[in-house]
Amino acid sequence: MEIGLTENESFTWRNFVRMQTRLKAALAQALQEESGLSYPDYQVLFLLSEATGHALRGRDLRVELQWEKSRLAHQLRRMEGRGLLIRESCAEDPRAPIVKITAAGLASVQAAAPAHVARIHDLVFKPLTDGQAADLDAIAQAILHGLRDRPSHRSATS
Amino acid sequence: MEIGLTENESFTWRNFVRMQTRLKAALAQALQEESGLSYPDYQVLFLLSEATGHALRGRDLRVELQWEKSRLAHQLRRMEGRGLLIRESCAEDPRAPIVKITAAGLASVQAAAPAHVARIHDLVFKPLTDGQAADLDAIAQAILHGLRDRPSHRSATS
DNA sequence: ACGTCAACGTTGATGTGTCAACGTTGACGT
DNA sequence: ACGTCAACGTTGACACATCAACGTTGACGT
Repeated sequence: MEIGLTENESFTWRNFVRMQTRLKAALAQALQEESGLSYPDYQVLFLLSEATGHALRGRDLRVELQWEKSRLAHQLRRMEGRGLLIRESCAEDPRAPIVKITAAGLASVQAAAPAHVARIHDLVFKPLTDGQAADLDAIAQAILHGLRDRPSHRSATS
Repeated sequence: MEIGLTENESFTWRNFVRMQTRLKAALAQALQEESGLSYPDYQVLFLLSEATGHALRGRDLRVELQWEKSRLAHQLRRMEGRGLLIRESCAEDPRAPIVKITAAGLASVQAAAPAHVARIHDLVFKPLTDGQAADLDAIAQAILHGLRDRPSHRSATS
């Protein structure tokens, strides 16, 4: 724990953090302006739109998104209020309401998706050479590997 | 705008997003547990601790952090309530109170800094080769360059 | 002096994210 | 039947972040 950062590392870290912050902000802003969806809205609606029957259990959404229970509950409550989806209690398992995308929600995500994907291309991959894209993949995997075994959120396992 | 992502790019994007999410969460959690500071707390206290006189104008903090006015105001209000800093109105410019770190705030950030920096080393640079660290720097700069001219937040220029 | 404008910062409303605490229900052992 | 337990999801409190609207004050031209 007594090792600090070299000057180069410190500089790289600064750039890295700033890049993440700006990129996230740029993507979220464009999404919001074009379609009125936040990034979390988009993630939820995208999964629902891909699902068979345009519906999923909360549990499946949590697994895909790696979100906490309460985080999903809050997000779904707000989205239901805006008419993007509905939660209908399911007869076979009363404690697991089915989350279903509405026509409005489906229209929103389908309208937003092409431009969103195009922006990822323009802002992330276009500025990089093919080699750098491969480097980025390797770097992301290496750091992820170093983070293995760390829970993404507080473990509730007593 | 009609260009999508290749299969490889899609995979890389997924890893990249997941890595950012997990890394940020890991750093924030450790900071919180060890010192009771959030990441925004740490950023503010670090800048104040480095400043001459252990004090800065709000404006200088905003430039360094690239934060919005209101974001900084809310953050400072909460931190002042916890005794980490004080805002004292300055005689020479009544509309620009001076933000000053307290002894408690200074102690907190000085206690937190070594472990925080060590974690950045362990989680980011240790899993990478020297070449990859250089790649990461180049990638971050390339993407940042592609984001130039985009305001980090809504421009208030009427 | 006076009006206008830009910059300082503040506030309230709302969305996002985390934690702790809770209620419901199905599975399982007794 | 009856506890216990784990998993489902919900709620309330609070921190974080953004936007719109607002007051204050200094600079500048008239």
